[in-house]
Amino acid sequence: MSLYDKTEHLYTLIHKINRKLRNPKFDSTDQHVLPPITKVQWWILKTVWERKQCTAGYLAKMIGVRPSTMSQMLDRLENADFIVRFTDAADARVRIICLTDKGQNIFHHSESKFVEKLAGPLGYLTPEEQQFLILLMEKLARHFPKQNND
Amino acid sequence: MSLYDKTEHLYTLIHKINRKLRNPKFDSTDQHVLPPITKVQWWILKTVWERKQCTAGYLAKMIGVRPSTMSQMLDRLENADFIVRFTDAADARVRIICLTDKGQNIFHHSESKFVEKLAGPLGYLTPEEQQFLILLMEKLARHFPKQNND
DNA sequence: CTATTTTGTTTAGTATAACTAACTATATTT
DNA sequence: AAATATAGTTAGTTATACTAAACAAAATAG
Repeated sequence: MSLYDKTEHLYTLIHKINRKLRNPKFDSTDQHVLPPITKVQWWILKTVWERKQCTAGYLAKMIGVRPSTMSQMLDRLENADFIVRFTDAADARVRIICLTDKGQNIFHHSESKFVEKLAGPLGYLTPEEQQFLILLMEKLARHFPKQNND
Repeated sequence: MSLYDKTEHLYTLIHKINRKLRNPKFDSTDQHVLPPITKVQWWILKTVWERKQCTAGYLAKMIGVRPSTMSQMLDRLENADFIVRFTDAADARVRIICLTDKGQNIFHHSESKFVEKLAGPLGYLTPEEQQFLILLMEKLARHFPKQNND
């Protein structure tokens, strides 16, 4: 199998696995009582949660979208009462994003919901295989041209 | 590191790598002359190409979307002259999808464009690591609850 | 053999995610 | 003080998803 074929095969595998991990919002087999958030929304909440607070621009860089996209994503999250925005005292251009109580709540509840989808299949690998898979994926991720400083 | 933490970490890695492989259409660093198609569109063309022809319903199952979603995706691809739809002679409800010459062309040209994004980073792994990564990803993919028969 | 149900696809309406381009407001530099 | 750069927002567009409702054709049931 040529390198190109290998690459294509792996590309296919990543694509397929990722689709299996997709938004529960768009997943009819998943009927939950919790207000549904999408994977990217969860990602934003996670990013804010990890730093307690951060700017809109930082979020855009971390998530890998344009500031305009982030602005509208934040509109939706603010509308849903998951985050609050306020102006930085030091620089009035900058908007500081924080989680509300509701936002923290939904984040923690959704987290398991998202990660669980992967937990089952991963359980079929031996601990050694799991460890090695993570190692290889880390190595792979490291070598992508980085646009966001992570 | 607990199993949950491992799972979450892997989830993060898959998420990030997948975002790096995203639609060139939404990627400002990628300026191409070729008419841009999205990853999912490429996936649809690929699926049709592999069987020469198939039904709309089959495509929906393979891609993992509702028939209504597929119908609209096919509208766009048909509008762009990448596919043609015609009615099955044996069962007038069924729509057969085929690639046009233009569709085959764009598929082949886009394929490398998509796969290339992965080729670079994958090149940093040794051939053994590449092989093992594919093996582990295959094993992982196998154990997802299958909704589409692939 | 008509009447009902199931199947395959489409249409309509909605929401999210992503983009570019143009704009506003504040900071920084010249 | 004027010009430029930075941080975010707004407006407009496209693609991807969904549900619900419709439609036509095929399959089944009484």
